[in-house]
Amino acid sequence: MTPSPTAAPSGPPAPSGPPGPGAPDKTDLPDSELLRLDHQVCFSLHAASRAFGGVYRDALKDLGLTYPQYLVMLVLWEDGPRPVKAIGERLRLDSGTLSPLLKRLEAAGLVRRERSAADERSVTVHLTDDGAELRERALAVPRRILEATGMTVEEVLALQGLLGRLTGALDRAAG
Amino acid sequence: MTPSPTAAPSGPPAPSGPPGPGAPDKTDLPDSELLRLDHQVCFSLHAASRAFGGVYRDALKDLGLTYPQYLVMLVLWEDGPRPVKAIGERLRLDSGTLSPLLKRLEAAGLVRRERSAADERSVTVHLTDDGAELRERALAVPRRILEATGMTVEEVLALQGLLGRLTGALDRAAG
DNA sequence: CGTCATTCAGTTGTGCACAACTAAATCGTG
DNA sequence: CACGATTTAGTTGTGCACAACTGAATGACG
Repeated sequence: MTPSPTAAPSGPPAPSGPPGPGAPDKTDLPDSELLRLDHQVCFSLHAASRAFGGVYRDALKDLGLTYPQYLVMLVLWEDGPRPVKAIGERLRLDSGTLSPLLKRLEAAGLVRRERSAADERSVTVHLTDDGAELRERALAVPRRILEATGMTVEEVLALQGLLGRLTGALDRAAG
Repeated sequence: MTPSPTAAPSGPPAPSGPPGPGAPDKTDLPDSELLRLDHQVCFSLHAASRAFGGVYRDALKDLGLTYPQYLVMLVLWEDGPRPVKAIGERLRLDSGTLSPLLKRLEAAGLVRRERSAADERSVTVHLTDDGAELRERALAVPRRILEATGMTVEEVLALQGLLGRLTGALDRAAG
């Protein structure tokens, strides 16, 4: 497939140590090495995310859902009717993404949107009967995903923890 | 910002052991538990990918590059002139994504596209002088990213390995 | 040589991500 | 009560991901 999937040359970068002092952390790699590493890492994450997307796409095709639509349905199945704002906070999505997505879910007959009487700015998203029933069919999806990862539940949980820490750090760094 | 950034409840899912025998692997969790777990995991990956995207967006703003454009430039900086097909294989991107992206890089004066004389179907992507010079400024990016992750180089390498295994398994499962 | 399958880049259409903005409703404070 | 700031959904515009398709060039085979 790929000409050099994990082309991590075992040869260490620059034999001549740069003027860095005796720092225990290896953050004093030469910039060019870091650039190469960056290539590997951001490619890895990008590729993993897209590979996951592909597997979900297959698994969700029967349900007629996309991956982000599935995320929204998971929130509604677990939490019940929620305002758009709450769904956005849960999934880190803003109205620019959610508004058209919810419109498509509504057009598919899975959800209903209602202006709140108490606060006319807010729109509460409800499941329709069809939307609620879809959960039964969705129950088969996670096992397919788990099998596709080739990981155990424990490994998945460990990965999830790692990703959680990472996301927290990145969010903190990016404001 | 977010109300539940790393909502990873330390309590394992089902304290009450389901009727599973002494299986070491926990793939016999009830479906509803797997659905909840799936919520956590796919959300985690999605969120991590987008958080990374945000940090790269900041770091690359100065260079006038998006994250996928940066990936393409990394390939060209490392490998030199490459046909579109080779770039796509390296990054797992098809022509539907690459063609407009490369057009934008060309409009920005960073690359040049030339029909191959030997095979008129193929288009070889070259760096312009500006594109080659941009590498100097890009050298500062990876360190910013590494700092944002709050991880050591070793941890990043471990994560990369984990993601690589995962992507391999997912690609195998999805064909 | 002629035909057909394959390869390669590009185009079209749908959907998501995100920035920047709009518009309406609500709230706080004077 | 009046007025300005904030909150909430929605819209617009740019860019990426991917499926499905087009069209030209190439290669294989009879």
